[in-house]
Formats: sequence, structure tokens, C-alpha cells
Amino acid sequence: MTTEAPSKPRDFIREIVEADLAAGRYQRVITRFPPEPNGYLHIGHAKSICLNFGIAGEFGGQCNLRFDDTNPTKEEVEFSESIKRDVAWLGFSWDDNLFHASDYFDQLYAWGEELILKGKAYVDSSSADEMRAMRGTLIEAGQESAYRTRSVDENLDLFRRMKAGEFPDGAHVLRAKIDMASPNINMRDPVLYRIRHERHDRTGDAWCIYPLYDYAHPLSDAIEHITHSLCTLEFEDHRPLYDWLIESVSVPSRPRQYEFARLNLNYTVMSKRKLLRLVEEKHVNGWDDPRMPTIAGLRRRGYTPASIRNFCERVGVAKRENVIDAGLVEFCVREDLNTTAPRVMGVLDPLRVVIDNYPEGETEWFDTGTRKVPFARTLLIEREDFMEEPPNKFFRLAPGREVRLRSAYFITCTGVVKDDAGNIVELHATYDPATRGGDSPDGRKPKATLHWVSADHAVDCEVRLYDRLFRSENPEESGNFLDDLNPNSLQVVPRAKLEPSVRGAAPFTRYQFERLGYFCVDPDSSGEAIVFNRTVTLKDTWAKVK
RNA sequence: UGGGGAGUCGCCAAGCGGUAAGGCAGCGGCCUUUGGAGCCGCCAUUCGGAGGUUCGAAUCCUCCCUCCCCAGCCA
Repeated sequence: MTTEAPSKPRDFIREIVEADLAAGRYQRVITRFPPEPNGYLHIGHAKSICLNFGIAGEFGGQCNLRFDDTNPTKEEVEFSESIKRDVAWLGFSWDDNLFHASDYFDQLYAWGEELILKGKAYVDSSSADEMRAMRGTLIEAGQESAYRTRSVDENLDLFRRMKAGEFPDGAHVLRAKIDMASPNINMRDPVLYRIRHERHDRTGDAWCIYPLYDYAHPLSDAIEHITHSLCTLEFEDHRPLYDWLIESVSVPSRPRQYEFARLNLNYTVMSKRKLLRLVEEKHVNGWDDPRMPTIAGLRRRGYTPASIRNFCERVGVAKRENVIDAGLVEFCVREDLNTTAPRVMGVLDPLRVVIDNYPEGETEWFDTGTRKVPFARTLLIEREDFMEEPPNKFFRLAPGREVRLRSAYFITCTGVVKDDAGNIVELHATYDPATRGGDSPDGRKPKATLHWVSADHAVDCEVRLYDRLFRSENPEESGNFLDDLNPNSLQVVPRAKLEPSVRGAAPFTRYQFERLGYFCVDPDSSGEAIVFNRTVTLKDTWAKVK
């Protein structure tokens, strides 16, 4: 018997990790997920989370959660809390390894002095505008700052006084002394520290100078003994600076940066700036609006952690730009919910059906094994399940036609009642008592099985139906993405009719409403008033033949 | 047109010189008390293009084309 190797996820990063471990370059892999606490996590972050925590798990290593809190003007504790909640909800644990770049401010500062002492950094007193003007362009070298030749002593003195708060914002910066003529703009004496008289969520007023990402990140990695520092493609150009810093300062370990392509999804936006705008300008109802691609939004929509993890796995990790079809993430929830969600019946757009030969006042309770469903003389079916003049391919109810009511009886439509305007207001039907449970002793097989609900037993629920937030595949493409907002992305059914078994369902309970889709109890529910979010519809081949 | 990346099926993605995995979507069929699910089958003679090396190239070499990223005291 041959034993198949389990097909674990394969990608170029895991190959590198495996090779590094095999070669003995590192004894144990340590990765990190380094969000800046300035927004909510979205599904693109989920890819990075799955990668970093996934690798740590597979190779018996560790993954740190590190907040990149180097810019106090943009960061808030609300965001840190949401990030922790979302990572945990996705099913990953950082154990005791929760860190902050701000934990390292002392060490980072000390290395700033070390750089000065080695002649590798200097205090520049140019204005931001002057620096920009002297940076050169993509095709022209920059010019060296007049302050570049300051003495070590002067630099040290100035840097200490920057730290001491002697200067206003923008008066000086600490810059690396690398090469103003480098074709890589990141190497043209990048700024390492800036003055910001701003209170920091964690360090309070202890600091008025804050390190930049390019400086803090590699050194924080080194402090944490990160082995593989995984980031997105746009940081490829920063890797030489990452390495320069690691090599220029007395760090305790040698991390290496690798870049992969970020996740893009069609029919939505993923940039923090745009998501923030949607929230702030109230185009959606908060970061956890079920239409948002945020983890919080997906959770409220009814997505499961497993479905998001599977999605990330299917999407893969590579270096080429990609736009994933939103249909894939929908496939992943259906795949999960299909096997886990209890089935229940509910009618969104009710049409009364009176079973004329069913005894008045009688109620039967059908036991499906998971719940009991009441059947009575007056039923509600989905309006679109009836057609007075059905086209060829329409299998559902029509005058004179017999269909099965799921788990109940076969019924035959015997009459149509209309109002003065000609709208169908009620149907009449007869049932066949011999088909109790949904099977006919004579082997009759109706072409369709409909969902239904007993009118007198139904519980009224609000149901929120969602559609894609934007009309076009790439909302960023043409001008203002807000112009592309789908005006029908939220449709509310105020009084959908649900079978009574849903009564008392707790928030985040997930169901399949048979033939309609998967639905999840929204936290807006209170007591008797249940609100459902439609997570995703079922695949609908009828919609296609239509 | 400086530097850094990337181009394999509609969307992802394997492939690492030995003759194009897989998933999603799509299309047929079977089955079905959800037009759901499940099952079966089909779906790249061709890898951005052109040359070259080789018995053999998506994989190596050369030239070309296209796309993405970089000129924040953001990350």
C-alpha cells in the first residue's frame, strides 16, 4: 500500500521556509502579522493572516501579532481591539506573542544613535518641501542635503534634543546616509525619525519623535527573531533598505523579507482609505456592515471562519497581480454551510394558498428529524413559485398542476383569486392525503418541490438581502469609486414569514432557508424580533434558464 | 524613458529541460422530497511575441512587447 503524501498547501514562500530549515539557516520559523491599527481588517488581510499563522503552524514555529503603531496621528485603540477579535475569530492564536512596535521605542532610539556614531545617519534640518525638491526624480539623481556633512557630535546632540522635545514638528528629521544618486528612491537617504508632538495610545507622552515604518519594521523583526518577514509586492523596493538597516546596526537576529501579491476581489474595494470613506460618509452602516469586505462584515453576513480560510487556501500565494472572482468566496461559504447549516423554511414574498379539502382548524406537525413544522389549511408559498401561464421550462405550481410541498403533501392548484386590479391574491388547492410526508404510494413524481409555511404559525422576521456593493468589477477604475455604488445592495423584507422553529434563535445562528439561500441571525435582533441577513443565495439554475 | 517586479484556459494556480496538475466559472449527462447538494464526463497540441541552444523547451540564452510598483517627515 502506498501512502500518499498529504497535499499541503504549496507556494514559493513555503518552499523557501522549507529550504531554510533544511539548510539549517534557522532552527525554527517565526513569522509575524503586523497590522497598523488604523482600520478594520479585510479579506485581503485574511490572506496574510492565513499565510503567516499557517506557515508557523505547519512548521512548528510561531507567529507574532505585532501592531505597527509608529504613527500616533492615525491610530486608535478601537482598531487594535477589532484586529485582535478578527484574528482570533478566524481561528488563529498568537499565544503570548502580542507585541507592538512601540514596545521597542527605546531600543529603536538607541540604534538611531548607533547609526549616528557609525556615520550612517544624520539630522537633516531641511523642510519637507526642500527634501522633496532635492530627492530627484525617477530618472534623475537627488542632491545631497547641506546638513549631510554634520559632525557626529552635532548629529548626536541634535537627535537627543529632538527626543527631548526641544524642537517643533518638522524642524528636523533623522535620515540614513546612504546614496542620493541611487536609482532606488528608497535608498536616497530615507527619513528614519520624524518629530510629532502627539500623544501615543501606548506610550502616552513619553515620545515626541516617532520612527517610520522603513526603520521600525526590519528592526522590530530582528528584535522578535522573525525569520521570514512576509509582506506585499509594493515593499519589494524597500528590501534593500530593510537589509541595509539589518546590516548597519547591532541586531540580535537576521530576518529576511519576502514579498507576495496582495489579494484583490472584484466588485469591491479593499484599500483602507476607501473603506474608511464608505464608513465615515455613511454609505454603509459601519465597518461591520454585511456588505463590507471586512472580516467583521463577513462575520456579520454569516461567513464562517473555515470558509474564509478555505478561500485563502484556494486563492494561493504567488507574485503575480490577481483579481479573484467574488464567486469563489461565495462558493466557499456555500461549501461549508451546505454541510453545517440546519434547514428551515421561510417565505420572503408570500402568496396565500387555501387547501380546500383540508379540515378547517386542524394542525399537523411534521417531524423532519431536526424540528417540527406545522401544516394547516392556509399556507403561504413564494409568489414566484406560481405562474398562471407557465412557460415550458417552469416546473412549479400552475393552474391544474400538482407539486410537492416539502416534507408535507402533494397539492394541486384548483383556483386563482384576483383583486380588481387583476393581481393574484390567493390560490386554492386540494391536497392528496395519501402523499403525507411527501411520497405518493403510486409512485407519482411531481416536477417540483416547494417550500411553504403555515400562515397561522409563521413568525414574522425582518430579512436583509444583500447584493454586491458596487456595480462594476473594478470600482476604482473610472473616476470616483463612490459613483459606482450599487443603489440596490441592500433590500429589506420587513415581514418575511418563517417557520416557528426559528423562534429564539441567537445572533449569528446560521440556517439554510430551503431553496432560498443561507441566512444568519443579525445582532440587531431583539427578543421576538429576529433579523436575518442573507449570507448568500443557493445556486440557481432556474435563474439561468429564465 | 532610472530602479524593482510580473506575464501558463474567462478568474486563480501548479510546473524547477523529458513532452501542460488542480480549483472556481462554463458546458453536457446521471441522480435527487431543495431547479440545492452529490456523482460522471467535457473544457490550453499550447504556455506574451520572435529568434536561438538541445534528441527534447512553459522551463536555458537573446531581443522585443504588455502590465504593476516606487519621487509621504503613510504603512
